[in-house]
Amino acid sequence: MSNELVWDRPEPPSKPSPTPLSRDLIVEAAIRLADGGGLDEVSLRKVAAALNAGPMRLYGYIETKDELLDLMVDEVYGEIALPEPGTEWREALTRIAHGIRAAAKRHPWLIDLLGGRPHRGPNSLAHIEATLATLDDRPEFPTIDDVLGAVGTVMAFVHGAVRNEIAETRDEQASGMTEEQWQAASGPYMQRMLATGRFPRLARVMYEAEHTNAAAWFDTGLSYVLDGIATRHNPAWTPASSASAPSAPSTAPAGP
Amino acid sequence: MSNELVWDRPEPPSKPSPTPLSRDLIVEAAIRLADGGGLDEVSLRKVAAALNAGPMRLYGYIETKDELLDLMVDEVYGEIALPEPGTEWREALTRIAHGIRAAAKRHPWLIDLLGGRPHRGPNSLAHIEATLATLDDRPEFPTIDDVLGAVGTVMAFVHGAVRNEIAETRDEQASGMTEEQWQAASGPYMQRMLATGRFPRLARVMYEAEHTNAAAWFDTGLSYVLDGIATRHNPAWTPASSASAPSAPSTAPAGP
DNA sequence: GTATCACTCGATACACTGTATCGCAGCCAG
DNA sequence: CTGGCTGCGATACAGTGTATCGAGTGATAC
Repeated sequence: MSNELVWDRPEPPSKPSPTPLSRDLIVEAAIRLADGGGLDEVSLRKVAAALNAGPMRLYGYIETKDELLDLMVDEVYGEIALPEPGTEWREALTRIAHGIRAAAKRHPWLIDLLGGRPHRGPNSLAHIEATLATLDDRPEFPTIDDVLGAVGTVMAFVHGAVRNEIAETRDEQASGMTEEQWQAASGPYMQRMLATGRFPRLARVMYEAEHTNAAAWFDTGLSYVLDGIATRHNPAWTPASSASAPSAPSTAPAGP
Repeated sequence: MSNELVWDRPEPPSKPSPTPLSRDLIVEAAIRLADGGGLDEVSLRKVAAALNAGPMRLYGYIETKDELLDLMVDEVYGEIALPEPGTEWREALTRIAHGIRAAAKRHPWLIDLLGGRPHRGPNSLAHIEATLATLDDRPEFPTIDDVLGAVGTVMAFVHGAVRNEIAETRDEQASGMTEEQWQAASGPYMQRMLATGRFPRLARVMYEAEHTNAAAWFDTGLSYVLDGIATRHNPAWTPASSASAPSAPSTAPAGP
């Protein structure tokens, strides 16, 4: 059964036959390639070539290409700083979320790998553990299922939002330099569709929306999620007690 | 400049040379293949073979494999029922979220394509339009940016959550029939890691957590997100006024 | 110092991918 | 019936991940 993970198998000793080799070197080279030209640039042949080795030599350190990708993900998880234990939970989760977003901006291929399969590498486990720790042992989250539900929701949002953001970035620079608005881009098709009048809100989005910067958008969404969790688990909480928020309607009650 | 989309180009007339062909037939065949064996099963050769055609014939209807994938996504968007206009916004967004989740369960490959690139097909546009419509023109969401922020957050959560769920499903049936808990699965590695004591919360998750069914988990997360939006945009709202929720701590104030 | 062994490297091969090229066939206009 | 055109699809090409296995190298045993 191929249930065995990479981290189960010891790494073969680094014999400098023509050139030294190790999992770290392989993963490092693969990440460098992916950072430069996307995941397509990560082929066993290219990774091996970058290390002055034949393609088949990698199979001593890796059993499958997917394992290499798992190792890459775990490596990047290791780059993400984790909050000090004891940090207030909203603050802690916000930092983790920003850490993931920043990592995905440094390594745009990351997000394609993130949700795709469970990650069980040591750094991934440490990351999950630290994320769970932000809520565990707080009275507002008595059971591990409460913790899991809240953390899982935050992570689902973070993954979805970052994926969306990266995809848009890619699309922009693929369709030629941000094009001010993507109205003109994507050809006459969009113009024609909007002209049918069947998509009035979409038209408003494209002509009226402020296209505020992505970081602010991310923070707003994250606030929504954290607010929702806080509301459920600490009903005394009110939105006024938190910082960033979009404009509230005129019926807002302001202070307490 | 290759900005042209599939939907810009008219479809060539369906000449029944050896066998009739059309974009719909191609997309249908591709979806059937993907439903059966995952996205790996969708190769131009296999799709063409399923239609008794040579591989190159598809290029009359499609310019690139990515275009085929775009068409597949748009087709599935067309399957998703949209809420009646005028539905209360939480209800409407909940239905849309469930619609996406259900579609992704019917077509497990969908989620791999969803966040990856912007979707501009007619069904996709209609879907986005309807989603925006759930919040547009409500006094709680005065600007289109408010609408966009809220809708985007819900969608980010839905995509992330569904992707996670599908990934876990895949992993389970790949590692051999759900294995009761995945403790024993994934080899001795996990056992060893947990035995180090460095991951106490993870251990609790694996031994104590209820592993409640995925649908309930999804609803809980969705409630968090919707609650957060409601709290921000309608400060008079309290969690007691909504339905499903996880166990609140003992300090819960119950009714109004 | 020599002979043996075990091992590991990587050349070669295979089945497959998406796609460019282009000869041949069929159909339609004259 | 002939000429031109169109579009199908066989063939080809550059890649991919990976199995196989001969050769060469290092270490070990005497």
